[in-house]
Amino acid sequence: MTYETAIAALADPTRRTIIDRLRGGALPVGAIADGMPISRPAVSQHLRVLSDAGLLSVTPSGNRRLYAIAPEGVDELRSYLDTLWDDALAAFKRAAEDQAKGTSE
Amino acid sequence: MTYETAIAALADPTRRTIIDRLRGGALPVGAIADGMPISRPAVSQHLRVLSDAGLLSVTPSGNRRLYAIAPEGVDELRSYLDTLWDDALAAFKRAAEDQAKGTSE
DNA sequence: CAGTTTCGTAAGTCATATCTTACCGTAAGT
DNA sequence: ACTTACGGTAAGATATGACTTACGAAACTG
Repeated sequence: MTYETAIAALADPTRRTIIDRLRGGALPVGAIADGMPISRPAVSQHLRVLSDAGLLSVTPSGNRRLYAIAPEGVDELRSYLDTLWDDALAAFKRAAEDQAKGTSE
Repeated sequence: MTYETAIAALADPTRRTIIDRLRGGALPVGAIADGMPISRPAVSQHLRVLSDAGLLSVTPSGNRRLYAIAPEGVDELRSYLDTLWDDALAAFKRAAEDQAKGTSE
C-alpha cells in the first residue's frame, strides 16, 4: 500500500543521490548535504519525503539526526516489481506461444 | 543507465494503472483508455512516456497499436533495487552489530 | 549563561508535468 | 470514393513539486 509513495520518492534524482550516500551506512544531515548543489533546507525536505515514504529511518543523536536506509521500505518496492516482473514475463511467453501457434497453422 | 527514466515513469499513478491493465497481456490504446477518468490523448501521452522509458513495447496491428509490458525494462529496475536492497541490508546489519558491541563494552 | 552548531519549518518563486481541446494521418468498412 | 474508427501530435491552461531565504527550536561548547 505504501510502495506508491516509495516509488514517487525515488523518482527524484536528488533523492536518489541521497539514498546512494546512505548506502554505506547512516549519516547526519550535514554530511548528506555536504557538496550537494542545493541548500541544506532543500535536503531536509527531501529527507522528509524519503522518511514519509518509509525508505529512511531517523535516529536522533544529541545535536544531530542520523538518517539510514530502511530495508523494509526497499523491500516493499521490490515485492511490487517482482509481481510486475512475473506478470510481464508470463504475458510475454504466452504472446510468443500464441504467435508461434498462429504462424504454424 | 535507463532505470532512472523507468522509475520516473512508474511514479505516476495513472501510468501504474496502465501498467496494471497490461499485466494480462497486450491491449490497444482504446481498451487501455476505456473507463479511465482522463481523455484518450492523455493516455497516449502516458503511453509515450512508458515506451520511452523502455517499459512498454508497441506492435502495430492494422488500424491499431498493441501495447505490452517490456520485461527487460522491468528487469533493469529490479536490478537497481536489488543492489539497493543488498547495500541497505548490509549497512543495517553492520549498524546492529556495532550497536551491540557498544552496548556490551 | 551566552554563543555556536545542527536541523526542521514557513512563505514565496519558478519550473515542470499533466491535462484539455483541436487537429491530422492512416486503416477499415460500405 | 466516402465515411467511420483508431490513435498520435500541437498548443495552451493549470496544478504540482523543488528550490530559495528567513526564522525558530534544541543541544553542545566555552
